Amino acid sequence: MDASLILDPLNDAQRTAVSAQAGNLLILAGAGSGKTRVLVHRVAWLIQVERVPAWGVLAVTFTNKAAREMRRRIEEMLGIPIGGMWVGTFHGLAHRFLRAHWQDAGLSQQFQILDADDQFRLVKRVLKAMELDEARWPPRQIQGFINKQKDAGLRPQHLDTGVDFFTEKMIGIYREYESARARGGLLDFADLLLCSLELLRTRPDILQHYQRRFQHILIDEFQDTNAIQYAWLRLIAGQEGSLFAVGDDDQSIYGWRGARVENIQSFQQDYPDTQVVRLEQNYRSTGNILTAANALIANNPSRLGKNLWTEDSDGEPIRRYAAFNEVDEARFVVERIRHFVEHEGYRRDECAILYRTTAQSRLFEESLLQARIPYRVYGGLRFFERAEIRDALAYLRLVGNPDDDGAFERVVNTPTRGIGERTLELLRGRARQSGISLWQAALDLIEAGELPPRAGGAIQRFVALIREQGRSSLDPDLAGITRRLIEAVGLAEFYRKNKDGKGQDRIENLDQLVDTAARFELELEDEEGDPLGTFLAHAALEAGETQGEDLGDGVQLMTLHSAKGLEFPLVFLVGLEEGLFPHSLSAEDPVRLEEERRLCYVGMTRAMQQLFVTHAESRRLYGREEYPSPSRFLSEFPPSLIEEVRGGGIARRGNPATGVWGSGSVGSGIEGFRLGQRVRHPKFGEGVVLRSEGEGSSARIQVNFAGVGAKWLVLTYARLEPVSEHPRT
DNA sequence: CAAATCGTTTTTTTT
DNA sequence: AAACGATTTG
Repeated sequence: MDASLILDPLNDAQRTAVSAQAGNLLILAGAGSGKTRVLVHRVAWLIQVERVPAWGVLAVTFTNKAAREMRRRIEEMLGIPIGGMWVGTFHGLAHRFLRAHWQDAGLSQQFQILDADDQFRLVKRVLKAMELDEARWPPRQIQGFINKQKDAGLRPQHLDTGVDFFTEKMIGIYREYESARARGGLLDFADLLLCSLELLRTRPDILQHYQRRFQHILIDEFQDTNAIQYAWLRLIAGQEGSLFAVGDDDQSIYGWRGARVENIQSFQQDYPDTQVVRLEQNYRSTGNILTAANALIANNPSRLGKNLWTEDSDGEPIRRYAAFNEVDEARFVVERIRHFVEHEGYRRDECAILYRTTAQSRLFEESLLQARIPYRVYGGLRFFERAEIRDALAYLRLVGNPDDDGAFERVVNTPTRGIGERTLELLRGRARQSGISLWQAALDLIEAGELPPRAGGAIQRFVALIREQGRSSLDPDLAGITRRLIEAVGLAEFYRKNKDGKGQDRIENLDQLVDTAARFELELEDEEGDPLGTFLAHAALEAGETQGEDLGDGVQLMTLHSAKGLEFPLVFLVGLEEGLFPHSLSAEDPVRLEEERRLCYVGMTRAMQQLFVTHAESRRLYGREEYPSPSRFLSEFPPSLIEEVRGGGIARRGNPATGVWGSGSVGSGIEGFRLGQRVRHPKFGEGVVLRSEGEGSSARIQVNFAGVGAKWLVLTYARLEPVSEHPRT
């Protein structure tokens, strides 16, 4: 076929990678160096030039978004549907694999997936059953422990119990969790991968089939793979298959959930014949942005080393704004965005606000709302994670599999139908002692007449209700089932009456669930298997977009993590403060600190034309007023590339202490100090004016001094001098 | 048994 | 500050 069409748009390094002969390749691809493009072109090359059949290609990504994007671009390039090619996320593909081999893997045919929240609840139930105190055995921590083991490929029986009492107990809980999970016919996220791996390990025949089939395996974001994922890849590749791994150690930001950057080094050791290609030319950002990002990341000792460069001009300096508090920060950002949109011809969706933690989005949303600028928030609560949706899904799960205890507990009494804690305790007791599900326990107890009449009646009605729905669940009309279920079970009624102001929203979401089911049905048409189960798996694996795309042109708000892989002409990187970014939970540990720095690097390299970085001198955090110092990352940028911005419209700043919009200068007749202004005190050194109160001789101002913290000073006594601006270290 | 209140805890990122 | 859980009240 036409090789030139595939190779011409590429630079030398990209071309080398795309047209390499079969064999193992490691592409170290810097931010904005055309990583996805290389992957897509490689696939096209394999198919059109090397004549590899589509079903011989396996392409794995990490997120659903990336998978969709890759599939779309491959299809666009090839001009035909993707056919038998496997393109998807690790979890998605593993799920597909297990559905096909459920028998071999010893799973129930309608096994369901436990998402993070389900898993958390299950851990809690296990703890309760074991009569352990949650204060002493925090469920979050247990969940973390379990996932860590699983991500490393370790089942309870692989663990050494003899270490200490604590570990022994943890392993005990892990064991209980596993049996409860298996009893319910459930797999958690890690199980999807682990079970696939175990199946491939124990069944050479199956392994061989896949090894023969997938001669070419491409991996995106290789630095994010964990131990099992890497093992899985190696296994499928076997001796014959070619691995094409694309990654960037500087963008490894998922260490906390088991990702192992070391896999990049391991790869080179495990496959000594590996050809390494570096993509260092950046097509995204200006010179200044790249220089700053390079300088920042150079502070990480453990990296493979790489320097991005561009043919682009230096561009604008990086602009840094020191807000005096978080409200001012939001105001500044929104003001700038408005300016760019109104006067410089930017579209709103070309502007992105990136932050470290989800909670930070709220202030920006409020500011945008006030300014009547449309926006779109990514992350946060996703569609399938909403309470009402989870309720409805739990019903669906229960209908498909009454032994699903998690679903049972969630909905037996939602909406309330007179089944309270006491009754549930009876059920749990029976379930525990007979080793059966809550559903079975309910049936037993009814049969034995061992329930108090009132509770017994309620349980009986509940059982009948679920059975009733179960009867209709065989037909493939997903949307119909869902709609009927929501009505029959009383959820619709429940939320309609529910008067917390969100009832209407919830009803709308439930309606939307029906729509989603209908659309899913259409996509499903050609596939076999039970539609309900597939739908539920879909809900767990793809929690769905946070907001519909229908909002069109809006400012984009997201966490740094979800910004990976995206780019924006205008980027506002906000909240660059010690404690927030780097986050206080990571600041102590050098390894995690490096990851925070990479996160910052990721954020910076999202910017194409202009980058703004902001921090606040004071911030309300966890209900307290904090006075964080500027992030150490700020001082790692080359000072010559930074331009300090004095907030436009200082005169209109609100005084957060009084809520009054004032002139912003303090004390009448006294040399005015602006909020946010830098001042020097003979004893405390340099600081920043945070707020003021009072007038004349009683006027006080609060100043945040580096090292000393925030102090209230009486203006007439404190010998404060204004300091001319210069960037702090 | 359900609803309301009170006190407590928890604050990162997500397939 | 908000969300959660335990406790008390109806």
